[in-house]
Amino acid sequence: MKAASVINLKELSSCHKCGHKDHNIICSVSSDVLSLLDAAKIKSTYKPHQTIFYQGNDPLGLYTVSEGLVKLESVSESGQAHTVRYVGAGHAIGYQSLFTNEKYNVSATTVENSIVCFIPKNVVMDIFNKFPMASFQIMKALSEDLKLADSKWTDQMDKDVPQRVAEAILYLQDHFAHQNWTRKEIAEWAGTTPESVIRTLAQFEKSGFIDQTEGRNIKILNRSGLMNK
Amino acid sequence: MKAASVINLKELSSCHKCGHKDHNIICSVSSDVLSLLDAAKIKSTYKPHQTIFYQGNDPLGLYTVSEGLVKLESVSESGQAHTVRYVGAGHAIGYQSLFTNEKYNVSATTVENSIVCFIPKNVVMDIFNKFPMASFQIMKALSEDLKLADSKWTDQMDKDVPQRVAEAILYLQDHFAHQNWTRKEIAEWAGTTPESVIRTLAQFEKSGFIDQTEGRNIKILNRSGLMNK
DNA sequence: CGTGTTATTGAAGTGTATCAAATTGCGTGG
DNA sequence: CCACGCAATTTGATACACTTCAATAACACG
Repeated sequence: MKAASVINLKELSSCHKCGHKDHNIICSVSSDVLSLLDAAKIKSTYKPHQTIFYQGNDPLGLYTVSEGLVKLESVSESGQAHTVRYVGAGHAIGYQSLFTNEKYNVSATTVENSIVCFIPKNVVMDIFNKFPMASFQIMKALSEDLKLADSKWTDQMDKDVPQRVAEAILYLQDHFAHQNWTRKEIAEWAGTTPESVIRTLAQFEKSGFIDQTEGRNIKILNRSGLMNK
Repeated sequence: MKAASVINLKELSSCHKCGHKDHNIICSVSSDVLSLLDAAKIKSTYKPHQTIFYQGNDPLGLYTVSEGLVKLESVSESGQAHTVRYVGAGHAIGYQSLFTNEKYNVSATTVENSIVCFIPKNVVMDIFNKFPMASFQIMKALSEDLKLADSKWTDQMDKDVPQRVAEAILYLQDHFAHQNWTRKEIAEWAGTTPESVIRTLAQFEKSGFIDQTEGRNIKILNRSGLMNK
């Protein structure tokens, strides 16, 4: 009876039952992968604002976000925190440092309640060797991250704070609509200060682009207005 | 006689004779790869400031820099040019867009006389399928690029112009010493204007960190002084 | 030797960070 | 469910680093 329930639990948390098995970057490669993962993965639950790994840690494997939302952030010597990327359910984190033999250059913390699976490095490498498609998936993810990073940097240079804040709220709402983003979080994503975000949002509201009467929630009224400045 | 000389030329330009065959990201995977590449590659020579591919073009394959120096730059709507990366001999370009089915988000132009090999997409994919090591190499390169891009963005935010210019001249000299960088090139790398670069360099000279009496060449006198501001 | 590019210097304007203080809102525990 | 306390938000004033524009000087190149 006891053994049966244990088996049952294992069944329930099996990768074969996971809602993301057909979409996740590595799980979707082949059903044969799932069995390998099942034997090796470690599933953990996190509350909001808990840290999965720290900037400077040695990478031990790959993480996939099963539920929730994870923020990758870099903290500079001056203590300034910058949000590098947000990673939602079905996507992976920590793959960047797997291949460079360097320490993580970002920290990963949860934004909301999250479930994260850990896959040890040797298992990941084994999968790459057996399934070339897995490599393509990772290369695609890395390429997309790189594109985002490059464009974020060039945008930074050309665009002023209002433009960056406009893009930030559009991006954050489009990708993670359910979140009620704080002004600080928007600032760390847009590369500015909370005060500047607030002043900018007030300006947007005056222009009729947004509405922020209900709590901290931002309702977008005029997308093209925002995009054009 | 005629045929012999053709064969000879082919021999000379063979990947098996290339000085980078043991170091290049893809050529070094296996000697078997070299034969595949030899049959497919297209070798081109470029003068300074010629363009290899343009931002917005469709990616057709992979390029490796055999000799010279290539700049990846992104030009924004406002016409501002930003240098995303410099790529020296032995390294590859254009791999980022191979996996995303998107157009190039940067342009690649030569800085000096350069020789560049082009490898068609289907050949690259074939190599990835046959040699898993090739994928690891690309993943490593993508990871390193991503790390550089991420850190460049966060640095941008925290550091002021003097710090960025200091890092720029150190980086550019360390990696591509033979180049006599123009103030504009330094500015596009550091994310500022030529005027600000000039004023900053004058300040550095006054502080005894550098010497710029001989032409446009910058001689670094005090590395740690530069790094600490 | 001229012509276009790069470098330099100056003056002026401004966007944005910073600091400080007041207010609101929210979560937590009583 | 209310009250408390802390965090998030808001507003204002100030300062300044940096860009921008303009004009000149030095240089490289054909």
